[in-house]
Amino acid sequence: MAVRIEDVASLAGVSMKTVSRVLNNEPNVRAQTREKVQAAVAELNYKPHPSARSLAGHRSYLIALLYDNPSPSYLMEIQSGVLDACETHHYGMMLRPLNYSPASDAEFIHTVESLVVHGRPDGLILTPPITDHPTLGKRLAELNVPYACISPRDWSGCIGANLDEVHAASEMTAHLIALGHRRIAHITGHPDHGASGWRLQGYRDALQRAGLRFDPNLVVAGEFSFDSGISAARRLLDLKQPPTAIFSANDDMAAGVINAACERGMVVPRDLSMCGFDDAPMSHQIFPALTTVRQPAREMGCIAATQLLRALRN
Amino acid sequence: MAVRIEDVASLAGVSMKTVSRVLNNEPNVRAQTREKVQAAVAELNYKPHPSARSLAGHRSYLIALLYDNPSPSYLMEIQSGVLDACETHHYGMMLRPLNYSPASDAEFIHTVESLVVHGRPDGLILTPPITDHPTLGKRLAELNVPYACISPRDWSGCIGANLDEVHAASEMTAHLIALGHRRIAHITGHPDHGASGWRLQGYRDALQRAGLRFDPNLVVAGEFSFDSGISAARRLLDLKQPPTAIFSANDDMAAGVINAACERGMVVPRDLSMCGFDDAPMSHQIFPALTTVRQPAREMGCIAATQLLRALRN
DNA sequence: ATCAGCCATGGCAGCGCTGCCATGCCGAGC
DNA sequence: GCTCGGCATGGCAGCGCTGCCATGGCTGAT
Repeated sequence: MAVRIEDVASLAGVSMKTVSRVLNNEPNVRAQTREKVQAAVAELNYKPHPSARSLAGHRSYLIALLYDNPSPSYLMEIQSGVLDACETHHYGMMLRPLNYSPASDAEFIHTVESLVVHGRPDGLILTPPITDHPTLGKRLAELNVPYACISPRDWSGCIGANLDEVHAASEMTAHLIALGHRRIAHITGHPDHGASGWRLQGYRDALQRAGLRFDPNLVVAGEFSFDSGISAARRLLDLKQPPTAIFSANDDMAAGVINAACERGMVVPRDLSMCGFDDAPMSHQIFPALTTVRQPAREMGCIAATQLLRALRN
Repeated sequence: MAVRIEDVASLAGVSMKTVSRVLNNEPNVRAQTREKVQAAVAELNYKPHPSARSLAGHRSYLIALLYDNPSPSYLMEIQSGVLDACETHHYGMMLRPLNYSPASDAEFIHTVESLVVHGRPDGLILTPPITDHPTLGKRLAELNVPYACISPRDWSGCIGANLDEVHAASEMTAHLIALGHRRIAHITGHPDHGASGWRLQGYRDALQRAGLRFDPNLVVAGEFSFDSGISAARRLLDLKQPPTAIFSANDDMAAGVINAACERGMVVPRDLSMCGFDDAPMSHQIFPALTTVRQPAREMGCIAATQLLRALRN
């Protein structure tokens, strides 16, 4: 049942060490020998024992995905992408839900350090909003743990993946302008997320490009949650001159707005045009379906993991 | 940086082996010695090296979560629960997305076998609909791999967690009856899921208990997807005598029904009462919010994992 | 007093692999 | 012809732990 490297070696007529070299893509193996070994590996359906590899090789062949994000659909997408990349590189993925609040910052950092020391991942993948933690990146660099970021606020000097959110948000706003709207409101995201700033910036860019005046009264603060969308909507709809369209920084809040509007008997999109950001599954399930910006989360997870794994090979 | 069992042993003044015994909760250690060791472990903040433990101990300290379920919110909940249980038992969790279709059954079984042989998890957790696979359980028993099931169709002779779905569905239907409805329709779930049968059964039970006639025309087949909810709704609303309430076997389909109803200008719940099953986050975000049955997925994940881990200790 | 039997503990091989170093071969340069 | 360097390969220790067996002390029955 359990095939070991020794079995492969004797079948291929080489030493264990040569098999190991082939498996790890090391140089200095004759092409012919390499093929012989690969044939033996295939014949025996051999895969190296992860623990033995890890123990002898001084690495875990594991990367950890750190998250603190309330959106299950976003996380599952990221996860699938990371898992895909891991599969092709024969790595494993460990999951690490985290709770960050500025109040317990020291504890947060300690949790991550303990993960690094005890779980021994070879690298980390940070997802928003953890990417935007003020000091985590520095600490990880000190600990000498490679990491990749997905959509960090500041991606200078850090590998990973990100979407041009400013551009995407500006396109979405331009879409509303093209529909003829002139009073377009924006509900911002949680202030700790880098994405909130970008999406606001995209909104402002589009207004400016269209020659529309930026009206601070039409921008209200949300927190990315459904409930914060509801309160933001109430404030906007109570204005003396309410907006005819609202661009919400994510879909959850957009759903909140639609709820609030429906409660007042308004009909979307006749009385109010609405759009969101994220392409959450829910955005297609509410009525009317939301116009939204697709975040290619799965692809981003895959790209970030691939970059991290490449960096690990250094 | 790296604390080893040897360091703990010398600090506690005992042998490595005794430390190992304490860490693994083995018997035959004096209480006093145990405490000394535990103090040393705490002082050095020692955690055993997973790979070394696994290599020497002939097990991976890993359980695998197998899934093939389109609902990210359900999966994330299960995952969190399993992760919680793993944490307290110092186990790791590996994730295994799968694709099952009856057409590629042999391939499916082969994928699982390969996971078991190469990933070497100590046990598996099966989630619906994989739990309801006709032969997987038998094969796993042959391979001697312990597994736990979450909401399996048939839980005789299998550990895990499940909800009394028949009862829950009957309560939900009874709720609609209590509101005065007499023509209550049901949209069933995907036929391959055990849950579909139970929820239908609960619906029938409640009708019978209330002395209402079961009308086959009011039961239409869905597949748990949003789109299947839309088509089912169209069929029901086109009936000569359409229902005044619909109990959908899950929330996604219920959202589809609400969409279809809104498109026809119907107002929910004035013109149609609607309820679902799952307590998906989306169910609170659509308008009007759905009445739905909460599935304690996280708790079930935790219970199933705990049971599996207990069985692993045998 | 003697000894079986149990308990607490220690010693050590070895899990399956890789890192490091040794070896042997071949061709180029003198 | 001899040396030297580089390539292909092998040998072996050892990663950090646990399984197995040995050991020695203590208890209670004889």
